[in-house]
Amino acid sequence: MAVLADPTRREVLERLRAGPRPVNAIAAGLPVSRPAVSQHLKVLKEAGLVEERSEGVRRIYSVRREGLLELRVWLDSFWIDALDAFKLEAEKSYKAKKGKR
Amino acid sequence: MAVLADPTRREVLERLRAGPRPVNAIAAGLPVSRPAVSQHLKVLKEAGLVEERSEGVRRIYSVRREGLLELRVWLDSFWIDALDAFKLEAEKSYKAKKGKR
DNA sequence: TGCTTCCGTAAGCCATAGCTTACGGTAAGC
DNA sequence: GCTTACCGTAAGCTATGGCTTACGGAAGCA
Repeated sequence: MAVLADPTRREVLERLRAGPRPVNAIAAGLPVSRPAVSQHLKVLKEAGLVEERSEGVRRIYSVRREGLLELRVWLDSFWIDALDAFKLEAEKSYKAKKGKR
Repeated sequence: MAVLADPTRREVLERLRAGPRPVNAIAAGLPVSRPAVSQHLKVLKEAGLVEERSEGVRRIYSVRREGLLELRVWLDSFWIDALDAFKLEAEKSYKAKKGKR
């Protein structure tokens, strides 16, 4: 969750969505230096959102589908709980008002 | 998005899901001080995830349904884009392989 | 064997987030 | 009016995250 908090990191992810890319290509155009991107990639990799493959001297990074899905599931449960709780609460207060009348 | 990054803030939100509560009740049991909770509530309020109502000397906070939904929509679009892009990429590489044969 | 490109990592800097303590303001009860 | 329970805000500290520069290792190419 904290992984998605940083805008630069989200931007890196965005660029990766268009397909696998070497670090160079990802960093090009970004307002931060290449090492910074490397560091972000490391975090993303540890979070399981990205995977790395060597191709000669290059490291090709790509989005990791399973990681995305896991995150999706996590977020969804967070959600459903939240909305359900809200619904319950709403009903409760409704009944309370109703009872008062 | 950054709003959900902090664990304490998520915890505050969790407690609020069970229904509206005064600051005191929210802070009770949390490992941080009451003013810290106040500060988190301020952030949550500015993010539109929570709303505040005065009741005598107490401030009752509750989850704001619309805020939750907005966040939901935002997250969903992030998602759909991500998975779609992944799918496209997968198909592309598949066709590439197929073409090579 | 050099030279060059690509990249990860270490070291250090700096801004910011989150926390605490301290204070002040407001409502309720006496 | 005085006190007491709530709570927000200001000030200050500290840890941490993100960045940069600098370095070094690995692979291709002359």
